[in-house]
Amino acid sequence: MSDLQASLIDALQQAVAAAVAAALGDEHAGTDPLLRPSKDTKFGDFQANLAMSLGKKLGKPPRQLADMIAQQLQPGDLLSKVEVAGPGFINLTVSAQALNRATAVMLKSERLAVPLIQAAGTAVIDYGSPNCAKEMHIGHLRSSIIGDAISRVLEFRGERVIRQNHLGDWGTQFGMLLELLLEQGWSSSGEGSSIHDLDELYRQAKQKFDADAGFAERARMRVVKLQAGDEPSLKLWQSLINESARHMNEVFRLLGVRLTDKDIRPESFYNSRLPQVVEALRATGALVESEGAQVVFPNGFKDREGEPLPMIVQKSDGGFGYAATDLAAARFRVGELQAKRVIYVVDARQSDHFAMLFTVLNSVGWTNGAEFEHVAFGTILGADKKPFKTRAGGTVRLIEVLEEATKRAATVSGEKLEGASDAERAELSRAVGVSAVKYADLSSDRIKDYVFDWDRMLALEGNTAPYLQNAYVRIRSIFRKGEVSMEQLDPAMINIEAPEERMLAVHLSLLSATLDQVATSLEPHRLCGYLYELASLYHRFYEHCPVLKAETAVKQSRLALSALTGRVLALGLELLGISVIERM
RNA sequence: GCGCCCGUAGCUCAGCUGGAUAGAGCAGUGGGUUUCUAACCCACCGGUCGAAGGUUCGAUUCCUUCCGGGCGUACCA
Repeated sequence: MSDLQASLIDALQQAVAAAVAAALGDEHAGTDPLLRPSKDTKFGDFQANLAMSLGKKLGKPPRQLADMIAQQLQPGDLLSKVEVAGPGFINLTVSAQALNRATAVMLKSERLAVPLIQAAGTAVIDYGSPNCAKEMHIGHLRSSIIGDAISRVLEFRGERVIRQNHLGDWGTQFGMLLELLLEQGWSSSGEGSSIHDLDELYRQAKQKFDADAGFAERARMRVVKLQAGDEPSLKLWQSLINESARHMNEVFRLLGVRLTDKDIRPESFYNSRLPQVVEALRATGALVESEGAQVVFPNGFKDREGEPLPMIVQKSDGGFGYAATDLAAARFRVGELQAKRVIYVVDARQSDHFAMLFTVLNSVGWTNGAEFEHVAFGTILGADKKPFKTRAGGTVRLIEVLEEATKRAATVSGEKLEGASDAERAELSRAVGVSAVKYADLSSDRIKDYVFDWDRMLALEGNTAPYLQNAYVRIRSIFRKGEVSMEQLDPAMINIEAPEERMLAVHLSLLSATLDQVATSLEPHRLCGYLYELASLYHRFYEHCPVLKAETAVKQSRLALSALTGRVLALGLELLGISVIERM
């Protein structure tokens, strides 16, 4: 008999495996049953599609194999109906008692029956990672929230997650900025200048860098000085970093992104390791000199002329490029941090860079058995389908976006919140507005570009944050009205009868499998899709199945189902970094 | 030129790693509230899945070629 703690899907997997073993022999028991939720209720709740693939392997008609397996899956405790259809689909209808049981197990479980993965390893996730001395802008949104969602999901499943904010506090841009500031007579007493000022200074520096070759040269030399530990350069640099970090923390707090000071492992951290990395790389024989620079030629990369494309480790002026830093960071992560999985949440435009980096790491044997993954994402576009800019053509400040979101959310909500204080209303507007922005980003396939569109984000229908939040709010409202606590429900009372209850319960059982998918694909939008479907099924249930007005036994069952739905919604939103709210 | 990514309903997007009749929202049409939040639900309308081949019992999904768009392509990150 199957473990009572096992999820519904596990129980079905085991049942099919046992049936396969009985029908075809133990050697086939391990075959993936290819269990899928059915698209249409007329095909039952789930379907096992293994007969077709097995048919090919064994050289037998799939339909016949399906019949043989189905023979062993007679209706009983777990299944109420088993049918073979089409080329060899085995359609499974779960029995009422099994569905009740599975739902009760979830309700009883603190983790909603999501198992902790065995042999959990360490995952290092590199995300957020803004450049210092620049105000955070729309370009920093995606890495921050996608990385955060992935971190939360992996963490919940029991992986050890080490967040790394690979802060861009080192490099050419600092040469420009420091050189300009020092020329203007700044010193470390330039403290107190806001991030806004720095942004403006950065613009000036960049302009001068592009226009004035002498300045550009001095800026490059300034980088070399900084990297060599020149005192005045370092002091001024530190004051810039402090202001940047203060600003960054503020934005992350507003965004609900869980990156704090302890996660900062800036590029400068690796500075002292760079010479060693170059030496170690030289020792492997991979490092060669080309046009005055120290480079590696990874296999399979070509430049415009069809010549081998190098990864530049040390520039011809002696400075280190970001490839050197990335190599050092990779070694640190698999070495000292003991990562089994190293995940980079970075814009898709850097795909080539990461492909080269991973190729080099593999070819010189530096991966230490870890898996390296680039979680690439597309660009946020404006209405003109060009990268999102202000009307004046400037970068869109992240703070500005969050403020606008809050303002817009305030105008669509409000009148239902009797008795709410202004502070509560403000907080709610922020929760709804910011969530809408985040969810719009997380809910579409990350590799694609998308157009930033307020109306779509704050829409109350469709796959949006407010729609999901509303489903939760409706559930909370029932419990408030009914004066019942979501925690004090008897799982034994669950008795699923109505079709709307059934569909809801079946979908609830897919939570664990959904999180598996997110963890392997590193695609948060799959969780969004699951939650949207869940919210939609709950709304349907809500329309057709009165809860508080039902007679006692039915009421208890529906309360339990509502509570479970509420908890799954809350968990899902939490894992996405979306605010869960009680009223709206 | 080469490499990577994208192309699904008028619009915005899903499609569970190859499964049954390709699904949602918006827009359009028509319904639903003395009932737990109508920020909701129900119905209708809407598709040669960019094109053509191929592999397969089965292709939106995998392979090839082409078309269209985006990005990248040696000292910025």
